[in-house]
Amino acid sequence: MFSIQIMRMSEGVEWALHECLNLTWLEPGEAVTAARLAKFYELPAAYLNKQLQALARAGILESTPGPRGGFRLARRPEDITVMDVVAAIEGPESAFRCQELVRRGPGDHEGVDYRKTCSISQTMRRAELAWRRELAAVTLADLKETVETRNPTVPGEVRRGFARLKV
Amino acid sequence: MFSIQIMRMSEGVEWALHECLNLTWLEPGEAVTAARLAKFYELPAAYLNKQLQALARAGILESTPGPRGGFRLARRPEDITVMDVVAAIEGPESAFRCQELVRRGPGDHEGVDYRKTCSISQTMRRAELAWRRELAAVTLADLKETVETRNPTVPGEVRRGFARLKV
DNA sequence: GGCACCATACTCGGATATAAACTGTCCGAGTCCCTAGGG
DNA sequence: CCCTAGGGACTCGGACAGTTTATATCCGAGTATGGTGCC
Repeated sequence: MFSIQIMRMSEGVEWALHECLNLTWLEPGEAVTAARLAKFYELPAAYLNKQLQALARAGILESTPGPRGGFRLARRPEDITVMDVVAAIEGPESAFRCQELVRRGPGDHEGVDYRKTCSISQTMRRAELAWRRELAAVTLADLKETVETRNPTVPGEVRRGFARLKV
Repeated sequence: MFSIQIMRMSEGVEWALHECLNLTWLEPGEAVTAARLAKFYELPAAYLNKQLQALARAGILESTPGPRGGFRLARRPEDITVMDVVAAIEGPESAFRCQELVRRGPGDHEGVDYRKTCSISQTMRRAELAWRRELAAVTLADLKETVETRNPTVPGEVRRGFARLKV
């Protein structure tokens, strides 16, 4: 009743970030199937698979079909930013898309691109740029190091967790 | 096919911002009906009314029923930030809502609030804070002044536009 | 014993249903204005 | 001529459908593997 509508980010973003972070703790070349990744957090496997495919198309993950196949990081953790992952899932477009409302109002609008000149559009774009900059400043390697510092047992738990899971 | 899903802001936000900005150019105490505000940009009147009500609930607009009624700004333009308007339409919650995925993974999670401690959640929250800070730094008065400087004829056009419209 | 071939089981990949949210619309409650009647 | 009461019209406000988007699922195409038969 009070909040008419809420802008929200797909929950798939959180899934993707956690799974990518988990993949940083595997041995180089080792792959994990979508089924195991899903089981790790009790997520719906088929739907998580969809997100993983989006990450693969974006060049963040590599996929191998067949037995002993699965997903692994396509680049070093230092070269994958949080922004990369978010953009892969949420799409490259910005949250605010100027409809050029001003053009539909009175006055002369000959050859003016209000997506660039409209001061409201500029404000929204500047804010979104600040958001992107923050996310682009953090890499998977940063997250990895932070977690390892706070709780050194996590890497081992994750590796053993994947190995132990029965699919 | 390529972009699975896109985080997008409601178009109502753009409507609300433009209409609020237009209201800054009215004489103090003067009110404009939802029908006229809609006609100004050729928007669906009943749906715009919905957004205006949200702005009224948030204390940004004041509404007067009956003849000669309508909407007007409830505060001075200097005291209304772009963030206020966005929050009124999109809701006060953040776009990224931590589901505490980690809690569903292996390990001990006794009495830990991962919405605060999870490094991924922290990163997303920090980015969203930067976004909010940018939007909170711009007021309707700032937008008003920018537009008037670039195009001094706009205020008069808006006033005359509202007066001329036949509903 | 070594090698090549084949059947098999396992994996990803995209096409397909279901649920939720946004968008759009309608009609009723409340309020102000204008008019008409009376003092 | 002024005041007052009533009717009417106009406005917002919240409740009600239609359409797009996100969520969840299933089955088929492709590949490495392991076994088997042949040389």
